[in-house]
Amino acid sequence: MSKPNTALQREDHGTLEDLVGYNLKRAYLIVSSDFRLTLGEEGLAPRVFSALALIVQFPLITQSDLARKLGIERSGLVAIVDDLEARGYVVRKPVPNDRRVRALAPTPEGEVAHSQANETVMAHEAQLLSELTPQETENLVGLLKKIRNIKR
Amino acid sequence: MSKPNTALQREDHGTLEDLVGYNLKRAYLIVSSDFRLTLGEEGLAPRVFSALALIVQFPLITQSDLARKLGIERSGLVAIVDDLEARGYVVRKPVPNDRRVRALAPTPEGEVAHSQANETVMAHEAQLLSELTPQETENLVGLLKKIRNIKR
DNA sequence: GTCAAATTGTTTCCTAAGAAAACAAACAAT
DNA sequence: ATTGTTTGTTTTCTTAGGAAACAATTTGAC
Repeated sequence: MSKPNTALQREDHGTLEDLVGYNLKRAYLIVSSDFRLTLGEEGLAPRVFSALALIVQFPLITQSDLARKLGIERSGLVAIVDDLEARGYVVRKPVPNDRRVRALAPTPEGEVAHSQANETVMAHEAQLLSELTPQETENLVGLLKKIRNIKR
Repeated sequence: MSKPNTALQREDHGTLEDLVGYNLKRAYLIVSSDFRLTLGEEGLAPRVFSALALIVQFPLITQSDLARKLGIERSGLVAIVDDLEARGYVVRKPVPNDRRVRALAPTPEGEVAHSQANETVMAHEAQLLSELTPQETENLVGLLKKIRNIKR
């Protein structure tokens, strides 16, 4: 059981400290700020990184499909794809049968940039979370995915 | 154990899907949007609720101390306390020995509002997370606290 | 085949949340 | 008494996302 914190230990039932939402937010802020430090000022923003990762994983994905997969609005995706296109990491390709749709494909530079960023991010996250055992991290991700899969 | 998702199962090592940061963000968005629905349009915003909870728990806490405890900047706390004061839930009291400091105290209405909001929030969160067993929820909170306690 | 309805990418505007920098008032220390 | 620090505050900036509207296009009903 390691060494728990010595301070706010008593009076911990029904308080802020055991609200999942509160702890999620605090933990998210820590991890995301570390992410930004990792990729630096000019580096990919978290959501841009996520989009690139999915475009590499699912080449020729549609903007609508990507927005759905990211859980954001189509309108919000525009700026993200603009960013990636400006960096030369992604191109919007016309689709033969449907002239409304733009298929997103990574450029070679995009693939390289992604795999480099991915390495960096994974390594830094592992190091940030080195207080957690691999089992704990895996467990955590599993629980978070369970929350993500809640149907509301 | 249990029924995992059937879709994106293969190719899941080193991808976006097992990044803690990504899952944290997605899960946080779900829980915090549920929070807002729970307390409604006119209800306390998440951060305002958190502040009120701590003021009730630590009456006469200083604004600086509260900001520290919340993990935000002093400047950001001003609007939160303004909000609580406008609702009549909190008062800024002068402190005898130090005229810079404002001690935050809940009003009787503030105490009532807090305990009502707290009940509501706890109940809705429990219901939202009903897919998780109590052990899983407890486990999750423990892991999130571990992240919160990382010294960087 | 035509016309209404839906879809796609996009623009514009709005909100929430927090950070950073500066400032006056007050305090502490030497 | 001057210097430096702390407290609350204001102002400005950044990040992230949602909602509504729109033109271009496609689909579906009939």
